[in-house]
Amino acid sequence: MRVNVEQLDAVIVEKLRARGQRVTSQRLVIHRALAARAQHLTAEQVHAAVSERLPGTSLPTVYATLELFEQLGLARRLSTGMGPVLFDSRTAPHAHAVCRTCGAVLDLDALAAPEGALERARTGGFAPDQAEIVVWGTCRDCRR
Amino acid sequence: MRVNVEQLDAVIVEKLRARGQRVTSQRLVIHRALAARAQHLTAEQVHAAVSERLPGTSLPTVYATLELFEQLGLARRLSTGMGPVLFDSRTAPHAHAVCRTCGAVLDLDALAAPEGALERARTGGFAPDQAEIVVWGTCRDCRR
DNA sequence: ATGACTGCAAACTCTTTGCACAACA
DNA sequence: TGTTGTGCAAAGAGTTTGCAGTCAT
Repeated sequence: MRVNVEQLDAVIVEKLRARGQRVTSQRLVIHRALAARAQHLTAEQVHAAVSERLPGTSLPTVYATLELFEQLGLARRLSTGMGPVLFDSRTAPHAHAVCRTCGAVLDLDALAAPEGALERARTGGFAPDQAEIVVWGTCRDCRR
Repeated sequence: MRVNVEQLDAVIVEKLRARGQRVTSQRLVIHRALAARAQHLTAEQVHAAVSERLPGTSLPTVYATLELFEQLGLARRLSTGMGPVLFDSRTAPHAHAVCRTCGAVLDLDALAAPEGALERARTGGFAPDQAEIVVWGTCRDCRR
């Protein structure tokens, strides 16, 4: 089921307006690029994808925009500690499996948030907004 | 219940011998420093602590040794994406809560591994060796 | 018109690498 | 004695910052 560009743009335009922030072509194109490609893109990969549609877009702008998207709830950041940070446009709950050998990231779909951990954090006076599960190990290809 | 230095050293000496690796004063001191302090130390912090006991120890050696410890199961790495990687000497299962504002890391003790995620990963041909839960949010101090 | 956003270049932080010397086994 | 491990210096990757100019509102 493909979401068309108009629907996609409407989502971000609304969120930007709600915060009094400007709708720029860079923001729209970065949002589309993130939604259109496979998950777990590096900032460099987003930049490359965006440059096809909007040449001249700078890497610092990509970084700033991805950070903004994180605040708007349009992207999630995944820092594996193996190379660059990955940006994930999927908002549906899911966990990640990360290969220690090649760094590949595998989605583990539809996994509920770890309620126990959220509960425990609240007890400590912490206000959680998100929980993240990362499974470390070796992927099928690297095991062979 | 304090573990004394002899017991601590015995653990690492055995692990190093088992892999045919050398027992050096740097490795012993770094191990002790990690065990003695609060959890979640940066490589810089480990370096500072180690330098008190063994002046002249270099930062590259600290990095190399911490990586070795991770392989030996003596330390865990926690990459929050907010500043430097943190090293955790605790081997007992626990999750982490990370404050988006100040980067503080709070331990959430005795939380079981997310079995669902491990199971799901295995189904995809992935061989998990560890699961990590990170709760993101705002800590008590930063909320006020 | 005015302030937010962008591009450019440069700086910065954290981590790794290359190489000669030291020291464990 | 033969490597493995260490220290030093330097490089490298990834990300952020400062500033002048542009563009959405």
